[in-house]
Amino acid sequence: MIMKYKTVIVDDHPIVISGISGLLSDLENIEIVEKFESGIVLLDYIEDNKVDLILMDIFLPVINGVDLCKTIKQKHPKIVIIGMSSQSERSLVMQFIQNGGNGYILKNASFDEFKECIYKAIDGEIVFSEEVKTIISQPLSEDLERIPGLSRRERDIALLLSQGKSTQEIADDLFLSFLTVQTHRRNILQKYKMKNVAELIAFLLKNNMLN
Amino acid sequence: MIMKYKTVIVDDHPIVISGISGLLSDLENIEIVEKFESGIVLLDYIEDNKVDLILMDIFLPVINGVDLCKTIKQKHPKIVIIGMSSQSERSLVMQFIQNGGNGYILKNASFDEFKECIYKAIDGEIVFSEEVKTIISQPLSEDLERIPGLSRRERDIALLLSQGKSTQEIADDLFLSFLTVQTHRRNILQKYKMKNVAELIAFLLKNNMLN
DNA sequence: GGAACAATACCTGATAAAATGTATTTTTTA
DNA sequence: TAAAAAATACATTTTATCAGGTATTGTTCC
Repeated sequence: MIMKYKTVIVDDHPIVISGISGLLSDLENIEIVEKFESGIVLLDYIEDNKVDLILMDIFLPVINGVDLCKTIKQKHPKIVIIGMSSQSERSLVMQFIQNGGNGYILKNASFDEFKECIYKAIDGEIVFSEEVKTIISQPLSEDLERIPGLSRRERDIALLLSQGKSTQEIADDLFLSFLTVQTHRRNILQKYKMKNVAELIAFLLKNNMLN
Repeated sequence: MIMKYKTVIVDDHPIVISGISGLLSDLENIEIVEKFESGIVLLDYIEDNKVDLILMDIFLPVINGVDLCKTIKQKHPKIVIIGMSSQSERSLVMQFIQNGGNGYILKNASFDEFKECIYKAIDGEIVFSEEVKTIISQPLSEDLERIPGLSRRERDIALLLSQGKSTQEIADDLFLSFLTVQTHRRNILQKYKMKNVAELIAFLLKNNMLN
């Protein structure tokens, strides 16, 4: 008896579900056991049934693919999850992988790509379809845009701000005057045209400018 | 004439440089053209010399591997960069890839792993050594720790806070009373025991709880 | 149908941050 | 070595946040 990988497809477009199941039907060791149009139903299903592989759309109603992946991986880390979408955005792919995804395929990928990605993913690889690889490995200049960096002192202060410290606490930590810290704060906010510290921290973290 | 990939190794441990160059010396189409112990020197070098592949330690003095990779990729997106370290941490690997890295290898990887990763990376793949793959694809429960989530309204408000909006602006945006927004703010801060909004935003972003 | 949670709203005092203007010293770099 | 950038510091006014307590009305889930 051949062991088949029990596979589930989740996509809110029936036409896509049918397309993918057609593509996968001639893969020998893949057995499509279910097809869902919503993540919530999937969550119920995997509680009661063995699943080895999930192919899921990233843009789903109610619960999005990233959160869905995260939720599943918490309880079932062994399930291999491959994300799919029509268009791809760098940060989205990374977020998906960061939340436990085992790979990411663009829906315009060829049958061969699908096949190869799925086999490799089952084998423990982290897989990406061709176009996704290009997107990831050749980041557009906008992704790595040159933003004028923080000076060393500004960085120190921004880091402490992100830890919830007040101006006075930062001054004490760094053995500076309250007024000096106040000036640095202002300079940082002005440099990036941020309205307040909350927006600043969000900006810095999203651009990997802290740590 | 065989085209060889001009390769540079960057590591602040001479012993590691020698080890890796030993490993790579019998790869046919890899030519080690330089070895550096610091990222700054590397940056100068690539301005004047053709480089195809860089193997770099992540923990470098002065400038760390992630920033170094980012800086290089901005100007030279075609250069393939593989990160290396002795121990691996999930978030660090992801950060490296997010900043343009083409792969990540743990230094305890076998020669075969090194070889395979390097060839695949040159071929356009995003590569990870075995142990890294395991770390990424089977996230520890702590990585996906279940933090009590934000309610829908709290999420709306947190998102607007991360955009630098004030309580009054949020109230206007969501057609709520100023006082209601104030209550939500307080509830969110209390839920995660955060001192202020700056710390909260940092926390939420680091745990992928916004977006 | 009742408990638990979520969303809404109000009040107030203390504290902190933001906006604005200025200025000196030190360090880096062209 | 001169110019530029960074770090330091002071003073004040206005505005916003934080922390405390309280309460009503929907929702959602056993």
